[in-house]
Amino acid sequence: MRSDARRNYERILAAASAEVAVTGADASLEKIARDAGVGSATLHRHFPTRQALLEAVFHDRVEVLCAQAAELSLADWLRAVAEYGATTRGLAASLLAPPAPSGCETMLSDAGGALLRRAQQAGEIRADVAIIDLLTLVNAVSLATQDGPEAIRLTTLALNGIRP
Amino acid sequence: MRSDARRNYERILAAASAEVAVTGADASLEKIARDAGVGSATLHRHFPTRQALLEAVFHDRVEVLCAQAAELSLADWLRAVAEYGATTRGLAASLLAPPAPSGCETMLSDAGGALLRRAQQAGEIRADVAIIDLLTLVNAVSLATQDGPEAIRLTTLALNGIRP
DNA sequence: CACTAACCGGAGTGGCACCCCGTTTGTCAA
DNA sequence: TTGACAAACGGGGTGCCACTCCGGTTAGTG
Repeated sequence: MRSDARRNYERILAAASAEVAVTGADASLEKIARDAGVGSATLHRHFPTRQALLEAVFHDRVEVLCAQAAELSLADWLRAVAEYGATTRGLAASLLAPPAPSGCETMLSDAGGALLRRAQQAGEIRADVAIIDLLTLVNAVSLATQDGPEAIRLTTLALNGIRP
Repeated sequence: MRSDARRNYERILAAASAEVAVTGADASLEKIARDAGVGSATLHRHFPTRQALLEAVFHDRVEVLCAQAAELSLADWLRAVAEYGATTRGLAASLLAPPAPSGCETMLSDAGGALLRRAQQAGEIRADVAIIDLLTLVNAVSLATQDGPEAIRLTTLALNGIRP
């Protein structure tokens, strides 16, 4: 990778982070390119799809989230995912959109999968749920409660059920 | 309302129903107008916002759903809502987007609210949930599982909780 | 039948995603 | 240091979109 290419890549990523934080997952790619000081063609060359750009934007933070799986209970970790998803514009939407074969979704599945397996072996969690079910549920809640303080409450509700 | 205005209104609604069923909540309004044989200005005059058009498209079906609240248990009714939301392109997205003051959301709240109150008085449901929580949850699941067969399973999971 | 308010729709504006291709630039070997 | 070439760039083009303006048309009324 040539030095100017790497420089532009970083600039685009920085501009995208800022813009996505304000506008969400459907931010204008043109504006991101403009803010980054590159032509729109350059943006499209580095990130062939909008999804690819979003994955890059969220990658680091998702990694942190995955690392926390080692220190939290399953329920607490899911709540952490919900909170981050709800407060980070565009993340939930980008996670739900496509089953990207090797992206943030996979990282979360791996981290949460281990956590879930342990909890199931300890008999704390029913055996008929998969990690993908829980992540889908949590992301759905994050998406629905975007910017609201309800994400954690609703996640907890979904994990506990509606019976007394 | 003049007769030609009413006629165009109906045509637009029909075209919109067809298009939204295929494309989803972000269908092209231009194409809808074209299919309906009217100018785009006419569409915008009758439906000032995209949301207004979607509300009109889904209104009848949501009414049916509300009527079913009289014959079903709360859980079954929520599953019906989930199923309809997941199989009807664009509905879940349009219900979650804005807290429209007097639209489909309100109809569902009213119908479900009565159902919930009864269930809570019977002690079947915890007292600290509101109907809006449950609808948000169900719509979130519908949105996340768009076109998938998982909507009902995940809804049931969320209602029952994750413990054995 | 004439008149007017309601209604219509084509054309215009500004924005967007995405791509083509002539031009520039980094790199490396001579 | 210099030359050559692949790699990367970006302006400009295309086609689509939402939304609005305004001159022309039509339905209904007396």
